[in-house]
Amino acid sequence: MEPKEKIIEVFRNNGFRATPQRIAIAQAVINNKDHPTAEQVLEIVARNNPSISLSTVYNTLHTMRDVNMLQELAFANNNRYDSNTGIHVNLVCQNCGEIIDIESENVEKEVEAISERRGFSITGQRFDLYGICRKCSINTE
Amino acid sequence: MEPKEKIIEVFRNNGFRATPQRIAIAQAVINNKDHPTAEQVLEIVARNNPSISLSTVYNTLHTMRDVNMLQELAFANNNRYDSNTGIHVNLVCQNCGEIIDIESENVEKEVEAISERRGFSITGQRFDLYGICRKCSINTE
DNA sequence: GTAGGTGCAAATTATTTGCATATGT
DNA sequence: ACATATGCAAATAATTTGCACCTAC
Repeated sequence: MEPKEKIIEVFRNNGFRATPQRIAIAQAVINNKDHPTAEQVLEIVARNNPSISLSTVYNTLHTMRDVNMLQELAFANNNRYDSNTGIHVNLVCQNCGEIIDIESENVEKEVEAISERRGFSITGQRFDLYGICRKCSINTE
Repeated sequence: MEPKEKIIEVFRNNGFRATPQRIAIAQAVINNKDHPTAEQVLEIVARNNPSISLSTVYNTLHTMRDVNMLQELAFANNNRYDSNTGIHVNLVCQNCGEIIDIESENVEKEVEAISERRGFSITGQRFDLYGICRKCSINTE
């Protein structure tokens, strides 16, 4: 669980008001490792805050993206939001839909090397592997 | 330039007719390293084939994706199509919009290692680095 | 008190779909 | 010949926008 106080601080430090809606949305995304869609974030938040609107969810997710509190991952049908903003690999299972985050030092090193070699200054990244996860390939056997 | 005959062969080998529209669309994407959108593919193709429709462009791009002739890259506003289906890194410049493909043996090796370690059988991948390319950072100085 | 935020409804836009016509094999 | 593909127009759905009201600071 991400402390509420920390979230409030980040919004304020970036010049944004810490409204109850923003706090609830931020907590929902940060404490959810499932890379939810905007609609799913609304569902989660609506449990305790039924009057919240999808507009506000989008507004807040975009604000959070802009201040690097999360990463927006465009997929064919919708966007998903990932509070892991560091360099990592997403294993996207095409059977069960699950997305697992993997840390990889080797990828980090190589990203750095590419950046230097190409004079490319990095502001963000996205590494996806698509396929079938172990669980699903066992269940399919 | 990709030989027309090769393209015809790939369509036929996969059980699809080699129509003039498909051939034109395939040539347009394969000979264009700019990761074009469907609309841009239509523009290119329409020069010599003005009656072609956007539906056919989408149909063909999806067919090509399904037989692994290209990769569909979802972005926030639209999809882009990349005829490089191997493991590679896209350098996406957020200033000029250019996308440059980078080959990296280290990334390939690490992908293989992750796959084995996690029992994840890979069907596709997408590695993006977002930032400012060398050209743009020089021009901005 | 007031700039900034929220929530509703309407607008936008990329992509998909249905179907009559045309064509590759 | 006939299954398959094309091209048009209409439908879909995620996201964005405009705006009157509200609220964090």
